[in-house]
Amino acid sequence: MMKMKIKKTQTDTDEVPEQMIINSITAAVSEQRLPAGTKLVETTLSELFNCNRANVRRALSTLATMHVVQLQPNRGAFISTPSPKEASDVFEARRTIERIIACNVVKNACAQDIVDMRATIAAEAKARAQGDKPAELRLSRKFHMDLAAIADNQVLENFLSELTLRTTLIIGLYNKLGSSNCAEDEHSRIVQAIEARDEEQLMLLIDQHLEHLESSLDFERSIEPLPTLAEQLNA
Amino acid sequence: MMKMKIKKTQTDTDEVPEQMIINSITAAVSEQRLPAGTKLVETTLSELFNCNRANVRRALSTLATMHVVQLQPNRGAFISTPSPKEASDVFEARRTIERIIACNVVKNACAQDIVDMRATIAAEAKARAQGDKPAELRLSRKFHMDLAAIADNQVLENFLSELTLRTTLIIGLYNKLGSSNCAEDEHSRIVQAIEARDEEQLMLLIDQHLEHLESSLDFERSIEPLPTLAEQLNA
DNA sequence: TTAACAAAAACTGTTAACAATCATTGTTAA
DNA sequence: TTAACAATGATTGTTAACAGTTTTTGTTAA
Repeated sequence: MMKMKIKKTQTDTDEVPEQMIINSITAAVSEQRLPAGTKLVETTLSELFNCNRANVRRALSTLATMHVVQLQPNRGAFISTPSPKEASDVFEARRTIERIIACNVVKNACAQDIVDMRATIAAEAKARAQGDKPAELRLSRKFHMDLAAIADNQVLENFLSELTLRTTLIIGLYNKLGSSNCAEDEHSRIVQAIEARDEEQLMLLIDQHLEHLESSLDFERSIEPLPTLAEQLNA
Repeated sequence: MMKMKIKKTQTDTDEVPEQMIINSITAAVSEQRLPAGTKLVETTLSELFNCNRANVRRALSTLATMHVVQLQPNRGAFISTPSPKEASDVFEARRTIERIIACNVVKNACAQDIVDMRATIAAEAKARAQGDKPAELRLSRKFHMDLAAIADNQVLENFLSELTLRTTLIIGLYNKLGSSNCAEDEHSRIVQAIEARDEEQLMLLIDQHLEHLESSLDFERSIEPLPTLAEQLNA
């Protein structure tokens, strides 16, 4: 019997709603459109994605295991607010994982990969010049995730995906300058080292790059979970 | 009466059902009571844990993001059957993560930690002597996870938790001898190196230990997802 | 005015019924 | 006999209604 498609106008793709919710939220987090502490109301999401709450709850559960959201019993789901200790753990994990990824990239990267990387870096620079912060953040993350893809290890890729999201939350919370980001020349030099197959230099650059990010954090700035209404009206 | 492969954890009764399901299934996987490919029927689990299917579905969703189960649309949830490529990726990730964990253990481990490790190794040896495979597997995993706890990095600990579970599935699928395991003397020598704060030696032992596990795999043994009824009747 | 308390609203958590799909069994025709 | 098809049963996917909790709003009294 012929099936009638009468509902669920899925604009993006033919993906299941659960995955659409996850993708949307992770995308928003990666561009700092969803700051740490934001409450995610189930009915709001279910209306937004034309699905039922069961799907929303499963998506939130999944995001919780990815440490992108925190679930509070009877209170709801909130975008995670990483603690300083958690931030330190995340950076240590990133150092380790990006190092091994970079090693594999040196082995695997072909000429086209180098070209693509430079294109991403250029796009990132353009976004920065235009003051398009979300695009800059997205492209910066893309640079790191593209490396992971070239390294061709799905496990490490998944880990790094989670870690970069958590890093973005950390930077949003603790960065002195509000939301500074990877310096583009650091990305450029990383590509240079990859092209030259200079593994030793590459390890150094990776470490420097992450050290640069981490050292720009200021945990003393008391964790103001979210700007209160009063503060927003004052400004 | 048939023996149940999944049992409720009696100790944590005040936990939410979702977490109980996750804990029970991961425990069962870690002891190879639940082999790869096993179907997990929702109503069975909901009856087993006296909860509704919504909880079961969320638990299965979470386990899927941990790559312990695979969800097939309209077909259900199955214990994951890692491919050879996936196995290789898991081992590479484990090497990297256990190395950095071991580094931190050298820095952090106190005298009591060493005592505890030796106790775990002794218990593991006893289980092996008694032919208690599940206990042996559980204690072997505990050894590695205890190291992660001493390293005091929650992120790496979570990653390793997932990786050890996946490793157990891989070994159950591909190990030549069926379900051989970590050699206890390797664990002993790792503790020796930790006690001596010999980082260089420790890195070597970690690598050897995982190399030993990985090299015992045989991917040629065609993936027989589960023993079919026919095979079972022949035997 | 403020604090304490009560009522209402908003939201999360649970449940059961129903729909859709898949797997198995039974039946029919070449 | 075998393949195609139909019917049945089992399981997953969806939905809405309800219960329990938290948060907000409103009211009263010191």
